[in-house]
Amino acid sequence: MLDLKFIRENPEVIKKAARDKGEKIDIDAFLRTDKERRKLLTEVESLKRQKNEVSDKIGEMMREKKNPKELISSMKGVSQKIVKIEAKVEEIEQKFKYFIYNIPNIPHKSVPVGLGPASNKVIKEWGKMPKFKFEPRTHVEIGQILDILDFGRASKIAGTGFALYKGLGARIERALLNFMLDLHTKKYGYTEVFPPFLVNRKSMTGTGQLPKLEEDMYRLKDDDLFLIPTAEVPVTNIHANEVLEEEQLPICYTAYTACFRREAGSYGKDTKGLMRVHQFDKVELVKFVKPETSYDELEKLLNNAEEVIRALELPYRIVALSTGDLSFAASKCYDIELWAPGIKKWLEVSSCSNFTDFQARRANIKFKSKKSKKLQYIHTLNGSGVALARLVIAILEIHQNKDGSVNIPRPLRFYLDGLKMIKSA
RNA sequence: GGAGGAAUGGCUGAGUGGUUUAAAGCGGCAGUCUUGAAAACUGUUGUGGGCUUAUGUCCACCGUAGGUUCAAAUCCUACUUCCUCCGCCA
Repeated sequence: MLDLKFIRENPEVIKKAARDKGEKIDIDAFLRTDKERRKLLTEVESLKRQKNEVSDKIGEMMREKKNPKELISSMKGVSQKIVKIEAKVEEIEQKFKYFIYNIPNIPHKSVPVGLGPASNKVIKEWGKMPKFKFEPRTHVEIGQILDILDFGRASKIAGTGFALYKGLGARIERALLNFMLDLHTKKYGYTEVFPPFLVNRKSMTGTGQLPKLEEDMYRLKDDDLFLIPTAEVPVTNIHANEVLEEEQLPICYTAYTACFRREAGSYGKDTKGLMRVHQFDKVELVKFVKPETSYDELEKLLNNAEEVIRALELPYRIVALSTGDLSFAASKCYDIELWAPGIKKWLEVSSCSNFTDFQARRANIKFKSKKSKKLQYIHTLNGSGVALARLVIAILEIHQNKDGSVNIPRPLRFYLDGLKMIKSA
């Protein structure tokens, strides 16, 4: 959600932002709705004022033992009028809300303008691309050889798009989670949280997944709860409807959660293996910061996520997303992509975004500024640090050997009783 | 799942249909006094929105959403959360 006054005063900026993001939203229609809404509000409020004044008078007369009969009957009409106009207000308010919740955040000026992925910019590459003296296997093949991934049985249990990790496969998953959480908490000072995996509609709206993306979410209809698509949702909403102290900021959380995505509309895409699954594990980083620091904090956040990958010795690149690829709520976003030599693809394992005050306004998260002594919306950021399923793909495919065995990256050995390599039994 | 109780401003807490314009206290902020501080005293006090160049002014907000009424913090209904107990349960 954007500042209402800002939209009124800068409609051209909003129009350009929406156009650059490829969002279809009729700003002129919104402005007309806004005008109409204000007109009705003025009308209904002056009637309410009248109502309040006359009600006081009636009270006064009753205290003086006078009969306020005439005033009472005259008020009936006014009250009916108020009800009528309020119905109109309610109607226009719905329209107004639809607009205000569907106007996207404005891209930062440093974001490359363009609609397609072609406009994205690779801004950094790290690590050597591996050269194999054999045809590298895919993680699906490796998983089968080592008996650590079982997709067939997973689909028996739950359907396609699910994975069953087995033996060292399951242990590596657990080792990675611990490694990442330890890194972020011990080295970078994030506070670990473990949130609910189910959230209500309000939380989903607060971070911007709703109302736009409802069909992408798993929903429990009896309770109107949603399985979280990312820890961003519960963790950002930790401070919903709160006023934070300036000294508390920045607040930095890291959380492991499973993530659930229906991936509706992407059937037939990346259906094999761990590339696109309905349930995956992720360690998330979330920050609540002072507005003037948010772009610096984004760089730090990105670096924290990169550190995970560097430690695991995986070649990666960083992509600055163009306006068209930016998510609805983001003003700026970097993706971290890993090279998977088996399936020969770049894998997005992290998106680090600055949402400026867009989510804070929806979720109502403020802080009291010491300087101005006023309440101000904080800025929120989040990034994966990092997403597991695809990270496992990269580890298996990059660190594989000719015989199908896989070398365990150093930082994980501590969590695996010193194990250096996974071999087939 | 069942029975009962509760929800009021930053906090404590009064208010059970019309002098409430939400009392009072604490806290916060500003000032007086003081070498400085404390104490004391004085003043001030929330959020969102509309109108207004401004100063201001009006509307809404007493857990949430509806309802009754000329009028609701107050009465009614549903829901949410918390507390006490019962049942079930890893």
